[in-house]
Amino acid sequence: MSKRNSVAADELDDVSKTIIEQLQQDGRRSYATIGRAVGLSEAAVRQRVQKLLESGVMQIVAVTNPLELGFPRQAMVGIKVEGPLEPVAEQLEAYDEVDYVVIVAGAFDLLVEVVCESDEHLLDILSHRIRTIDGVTATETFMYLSLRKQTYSWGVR
Amino acid sequence: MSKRNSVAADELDDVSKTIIEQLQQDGRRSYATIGRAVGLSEAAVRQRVQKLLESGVMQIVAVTNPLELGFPRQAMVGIKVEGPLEPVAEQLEAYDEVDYVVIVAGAFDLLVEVVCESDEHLLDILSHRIRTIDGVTATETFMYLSLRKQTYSWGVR
DNA sequence: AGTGAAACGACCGTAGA
DNA sequence: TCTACGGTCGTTTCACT
Repeated sequence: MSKRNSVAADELDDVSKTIIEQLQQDGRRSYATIGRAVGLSEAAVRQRVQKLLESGVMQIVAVTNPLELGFPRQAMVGIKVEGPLEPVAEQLEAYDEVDYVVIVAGAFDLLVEVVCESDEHLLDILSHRIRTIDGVTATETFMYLSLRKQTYSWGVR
Repeated sequence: MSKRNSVAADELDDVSKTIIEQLQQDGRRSYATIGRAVGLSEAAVRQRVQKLLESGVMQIVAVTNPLELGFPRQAMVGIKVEGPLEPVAEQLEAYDEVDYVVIVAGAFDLLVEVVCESDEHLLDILSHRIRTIDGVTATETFMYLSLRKQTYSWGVR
């Protein structure tokens, strides 16, 4: 392999970018259909897609909608920590209700997104699962009122 | 149609949940393969998947990795607003570099995630595109240091 | 990296329990 | 909502460039 780490955006030619765009619209679009759109054979498209998947540039997955699945309460929780951050992050990652964990620089040390069934469920997670973690000194909760935009299409369009 | 709004989680039977799980692992897994796993015909799986897609419970898409695409700077920006929130949200949604916009209750009114190429790029967005929007009174930026967990699999497992 | 061709498997529409 | 089935189309492998 030529590169271990990140692929500069300009290493992707227009053909690969178009392929990604097509799959962002419909992850099951056939290689043959995409091939017609980009002027390449089906096999060529398939090889490019496989590379994009193997290199981690892209993944093709089902994304579910929590609102439609009976998990209507979402919140972002900012967390302040004393001591090392990674052990706290690890414990947060383990919770199913926590779908997003990021270590940040700023007034918080960690941001986590929580998805749950009800206010009681959220309170339980916050109070008994987050605030009891060793090193957590403070939390601040931002209840979601309206999710306005959520894009999975970084950097292409 | 029997229901207009959200589908309770328990309205999805175990078969549909398993189908979703399979597609969360690989969005291109064939209906026939999934059918073998759940003990259903290919056509039955296809019909269920179509329903899940049409009803908005699930989508199958390519998800790209910003780090691998030359967009290594990410930040969450908390925004305080005076006056109505929706017009501000709308303007934020229009920016390509903003991939996530949510109206929240708490110390901020809006949370937006920004994906960009460099610190200069981030500064430009923050200073000239976010802080110039009418009604924005304050922002607070949380630079991403390490994205630790990001799940698209809400509510099933 | 790409093409083309042949065998195979998946997908789609339709009919019917 | 599911199965069954036939026609069509997509995918896979391989030899070649």
